[in-house]
Amino acid sequence: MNPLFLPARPPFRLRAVVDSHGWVELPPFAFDEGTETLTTVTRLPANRDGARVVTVAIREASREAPKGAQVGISTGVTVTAGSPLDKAEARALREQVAWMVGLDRDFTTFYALAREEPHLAKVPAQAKGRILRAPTLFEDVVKTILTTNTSWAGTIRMTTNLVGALGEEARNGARAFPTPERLAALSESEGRALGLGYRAPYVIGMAQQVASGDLDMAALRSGALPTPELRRRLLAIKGVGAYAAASLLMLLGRYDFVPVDAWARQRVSRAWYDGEPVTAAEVEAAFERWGPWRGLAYWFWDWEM
DNA sequence: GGTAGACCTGGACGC
DNA sequence: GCGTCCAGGTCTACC
Repeated sequence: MNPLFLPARPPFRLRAVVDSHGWVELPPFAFDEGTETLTTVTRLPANRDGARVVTVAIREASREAPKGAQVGISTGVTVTAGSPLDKAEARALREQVAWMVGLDRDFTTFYALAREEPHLAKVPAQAKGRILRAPTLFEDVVKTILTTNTSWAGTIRMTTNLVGALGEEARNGARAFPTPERLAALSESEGRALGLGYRAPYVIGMAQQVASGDLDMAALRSGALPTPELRRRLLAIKGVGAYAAASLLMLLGRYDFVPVDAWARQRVSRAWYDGEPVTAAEVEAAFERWGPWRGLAYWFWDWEM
């Protein structure tokens, strides 16, 4: 297919999205440092030939902006799929990529505040703020559960096992993240055999809820729910506690909570509590003044200053 | 509402 | 090489 160009709300840097957290290290995501190309494998909606799984390559690009635009050059991404797409597939892919890299995200208010804080002053110029998301919220929820109570190496191992064993293959042999239906069909012992440990029933149970329609991912993603209700629904998912819910809220563009994990406690302890152990409430309190931007202020805080 | 213990795995460490 | 301990969030039972 010819590359699609998708403009982003400025400022935009693909590299800032890729570096926003560790998601890019989890398959099916990959990033080629040489060509600065982000790739993943995704499933498109079914057409008359069925649902296709394609590899997608995403690169930063600039184009002349349309006449009448406020800026002469429009920055965004080009998107290339590994197979020719029909119109509906191309439209779906555009929507998926726009979601993944947050093309329409607006950080104007946050940037204005960040410029006044030395630990965040570089954030606007670096176009930080967007956080890389998977094509589906389902994939992000599973991956988030797999970050809990384990090392990062453990998260990579579990995700790699799931994709390798259960992911649908694209034409080039690359595998997508497993569908809710595929994970829902797994037995607990099969999940444990893939290294998920005690998380296996959480992941499988959540997949069964999504596959049956009991858990509506589209509703969570829609932006229609107020943050407290969204958080309540995330916490109702078994395996999702305070940390995981805050992480998922960040991915959903709600920054009211800090994802407090051991790393966060350590940083806050060193920065403001003289190395003494701190509670989750104390970590939250450290960023209280950032109001609805607490999560982003914590996420992009320069701890080395 | 707060707290203790269990959950599972890999890595570090001592022998 | 083997055994032990510990770290990492969440759930459940209990007070």
